[in-house]
Amino acid sequence: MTQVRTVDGRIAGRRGQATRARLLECLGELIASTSYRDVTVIDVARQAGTSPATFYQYFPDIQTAVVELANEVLREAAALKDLASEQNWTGRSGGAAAGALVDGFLDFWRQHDAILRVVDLAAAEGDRRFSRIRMKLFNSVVQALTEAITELQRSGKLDAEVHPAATAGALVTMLAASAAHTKAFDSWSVKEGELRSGLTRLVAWGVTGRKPS
Amino acid sequence: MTQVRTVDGRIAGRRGQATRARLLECLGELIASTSYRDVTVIDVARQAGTSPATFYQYFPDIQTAVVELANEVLREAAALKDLASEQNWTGRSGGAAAGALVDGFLDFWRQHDAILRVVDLAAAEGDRRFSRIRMKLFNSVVQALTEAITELQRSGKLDAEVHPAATAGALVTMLAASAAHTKAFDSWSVKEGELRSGLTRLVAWGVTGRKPS
DNA sequence: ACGTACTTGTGTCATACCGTCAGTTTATAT
DNA sequence: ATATAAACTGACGGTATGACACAAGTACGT
Repeated sequence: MTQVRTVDGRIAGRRGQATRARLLECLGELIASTSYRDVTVIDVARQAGTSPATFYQYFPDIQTAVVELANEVLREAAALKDLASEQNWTGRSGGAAAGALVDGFLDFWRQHDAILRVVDLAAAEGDRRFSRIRMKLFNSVVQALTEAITELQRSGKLDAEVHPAATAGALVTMLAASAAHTKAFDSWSVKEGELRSGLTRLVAWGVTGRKPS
Repeated sequence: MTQVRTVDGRIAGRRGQATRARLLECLGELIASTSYRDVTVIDVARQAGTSPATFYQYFPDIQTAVVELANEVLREAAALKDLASEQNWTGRSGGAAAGALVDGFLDFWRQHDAILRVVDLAAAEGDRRFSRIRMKLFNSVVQALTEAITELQRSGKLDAEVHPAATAGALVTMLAASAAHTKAFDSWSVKEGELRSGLTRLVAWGVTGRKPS
């Protein structure tokens, strides 16, 4: 962890770090409760009980502060990796592994939906910083799934023509987008549990190429 | 089609409709070329060679104008329906149907990515108008796939425990999100063609429960 | 305890955008 | 040609933005 600095290069002390953290926290709350488009520096400062100038002491603009928030989320996402790597995807335990991955993803997304939404948008708009974060966010899981698929191919249990990374990426993308739009599933009268088991089935088959038991 | 009206309730004539259309067109260009957050009424007006006041004559705010744009996209999306309904999903033609659906989806998304991005965000943030549009956008395809799955179940070719709408919704969500984030696949070194065939395989199996030929 | 050096927070200002109005220009009907 | 309605514009008050100088607070050595 590099040292926390103010915009003009000074090293922030204990109090400064507390203010900075409070600003980030309030920014997170605002993003969650209002439209991303409407979040302004003044709002954040007010919410944190301070002034705009104080905000600009720690962040050059809102975007940068959001990047910071996203990086925090990224750090927490490390836990997702364990759900995908070192798992046994064949047989009965394969279904369990897929189920755990799906649950983990949905829960993680629900927990951080506001920030992840913004990351998604900014990444799609081409902002490099956010693309990087989104990529890293998925990377561990995608890589774990890719390896699992490659391994199954090596042992002859799966067609060689399946492209491991494409399949893994598509599955992870599906999980993320489904988590972000659970409301849409509501409108199709799909209940939470049905969505989870549907996703689980698709993930299990996508990885193994075989009907899950 | 109801008559085009100004904000203060008057019916717009030929010239007015042209200006309105030009404003919408410029809004579309701006959303495509700059960050959604930064698109302002003044920018749109300037781009269209008119004044902000003129914009407010036809739209109460930017959101409403974006809704209008999204509705245009929705109208064009009718073509997607044909790619999913009345298809034969079994056997060799099933793979072709899935491939056509994937291609259609990716192309459609690429063509309208900027607006669809905004629709996605606003829908995720809970804006009813955009949720509705997004839902309708997917609805025809989701329903077609749901029916296909249900039909396969009725004829005993697919496990009864598969939830048709959940599966169809997840697949369509996967297609949309994959299309919106093709750059992410770049970073995983997945080429366009590999993505298409990977998605095709997942869609074909998701619908039929059988390995595509 | 006190003064000094440094960090943190505030008040203020120029600028830019928003949304509205009164009023001018352009089209249409008689 | 004239009346009437539609379309557009310039300008304005109000407000958020972002930058800066300076005041208030804090830690630390003596």
